[in-house]
Amino acid sequence: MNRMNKREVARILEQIGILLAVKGENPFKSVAYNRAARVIEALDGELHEIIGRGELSSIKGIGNAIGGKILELVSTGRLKYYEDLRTSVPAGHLEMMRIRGLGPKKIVELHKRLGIESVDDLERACRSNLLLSVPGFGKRSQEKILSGIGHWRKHADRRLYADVIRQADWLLSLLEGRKEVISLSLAGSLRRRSEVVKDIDLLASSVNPAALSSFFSSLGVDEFREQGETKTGILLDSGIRSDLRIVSQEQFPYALHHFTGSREHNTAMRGRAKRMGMTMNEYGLFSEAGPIPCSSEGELFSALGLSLIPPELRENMGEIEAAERGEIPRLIELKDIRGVLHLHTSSSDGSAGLEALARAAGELGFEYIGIADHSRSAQYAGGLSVEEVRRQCSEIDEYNRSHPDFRIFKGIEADILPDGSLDYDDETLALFDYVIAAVHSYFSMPEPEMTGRILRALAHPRTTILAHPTGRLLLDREPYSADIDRIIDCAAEYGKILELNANPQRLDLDWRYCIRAKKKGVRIAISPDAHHLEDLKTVVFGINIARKGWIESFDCINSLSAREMAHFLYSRP
DNA sequence: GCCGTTTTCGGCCCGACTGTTTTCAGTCG
Repeated sequence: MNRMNKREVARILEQIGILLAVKGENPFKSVAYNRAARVIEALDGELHEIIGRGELSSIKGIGNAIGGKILELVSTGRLKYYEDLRTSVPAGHLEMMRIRGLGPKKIVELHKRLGIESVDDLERACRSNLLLSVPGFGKRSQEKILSGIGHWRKHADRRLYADVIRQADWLLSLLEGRKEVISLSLAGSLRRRSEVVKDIDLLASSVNPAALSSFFSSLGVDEFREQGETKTGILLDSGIRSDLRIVSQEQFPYALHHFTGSREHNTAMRGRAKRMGMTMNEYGLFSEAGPIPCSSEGELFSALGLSLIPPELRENMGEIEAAERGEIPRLIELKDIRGVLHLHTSSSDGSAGLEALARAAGELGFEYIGIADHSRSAQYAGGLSVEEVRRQCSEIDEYNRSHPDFRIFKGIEADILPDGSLDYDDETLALFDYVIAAVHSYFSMPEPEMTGRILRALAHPRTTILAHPTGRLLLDREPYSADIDRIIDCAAEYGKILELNANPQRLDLDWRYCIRAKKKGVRIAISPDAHHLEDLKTVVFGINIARKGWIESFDCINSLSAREMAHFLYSRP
């Protein structure tokens, strides 16, 4: 049976949420569907098993109505309510929602008055000055919508963390030098280290907000400039938006927490404050007796009976409950990393040789590296023949003999063939200290086959690590359809390692799955998947995601010393 | 549509900014 999985169910619930918003329904109803989508996606275990145990309606955020729809989806693969909803809303209205400044109300009004059903309709109407005849719209809003369409066409509204953080650091460096700045911080999803972000949120306290705001405003291009008393928004040349909030020094800790988010985390925190007889907003925490002074985020959490929650964890994924119990993990840090295992050399598709990689890794403070070039069936990437494998192994042995202070481990990134076998025979695989198994072909296999394929490779006695477990490319390619929970379970059963590929476009294993892997006792390997010397530094992006995934140093094999790593690898079958 | 330490009905975070208005609605985060 083609059983619908959590991700598919979540996506439909999310779509329903957007459709309801476009229809102008009760906004809380729309929010309820979005929330339910999040809850389902983050669920531990198989959806059909949870249903089987009759536990669906006991999940917080799933009531009778949504629960019934999930049942219909899982048992029939379809949902009449959703299909009806889709036909009742012009397809173009969903697209129009992504244009800045346009929301459900305006879209409905434009549809009613001018029959606008798509972005193209809207653009034509603006160019013919038709919007001026609609109440509530004027010349200025027509211009803004046109710019918004242009911007939407030119830039995706989401970007990779790695691309945006550079620009954020540049902005911060410019602001830091201003004498009117007292405190300054990154906020928003960048501060939470999200893998994909929309804009750059900055927060400052200042002795002269007006001067600071003007300076910041001058850094953007002319259109899209917004300048109020506490908030200034600009559009950078690169098409990235940045908002600077300016508050007083006393307000800074509250504002920092507020603008760091996430929205879900903030909502839960406000709910908690309310239950404790307090209210909170970006300017303070208040009891009936008056404002509660806090000079740092730590004191703010403390006033709510919580230990400090690192920004990375603020996703309302159990961090508030953990902080209440004093059980916030000591998250992994870059300095915990003693070595990395997934590097390519010029023998396959990398650009550097053994010596250069080892030297660069040593300069970053690593004690060891592991070479894992592509295997023979990866011909597009210069995969190594058995002969080349033997030659490389000798080279590495030779290197290790002459460099007692640094260690290179012998590995391979072995392709998982469509039937789940690895593409060297056991004798060849036995030459390596470890094997990273990877899917690089036949991405579009149906889920049962793909899951079986990966499980078989994972169960292979020679497999040590599963590379980039979902195969996603952020903003580009969807994960291949495979049952990640079964893969995590299988890794737990056989004591296998899941890779957290640190390439900024992969960041795979996703942090949400890191949380689940950790719960099952599965360890992860943060790997730069380096093809060039500079790629070694991408480890920091992997650390970010590991931290978001609640990973501590002992959950990550890269915290092993060279000696411990040798022991770990050699004690395997 | 969901939920319950004031609750089974009536809230659901709440403040800033913009544009079109003459006191506010819509959007955003």
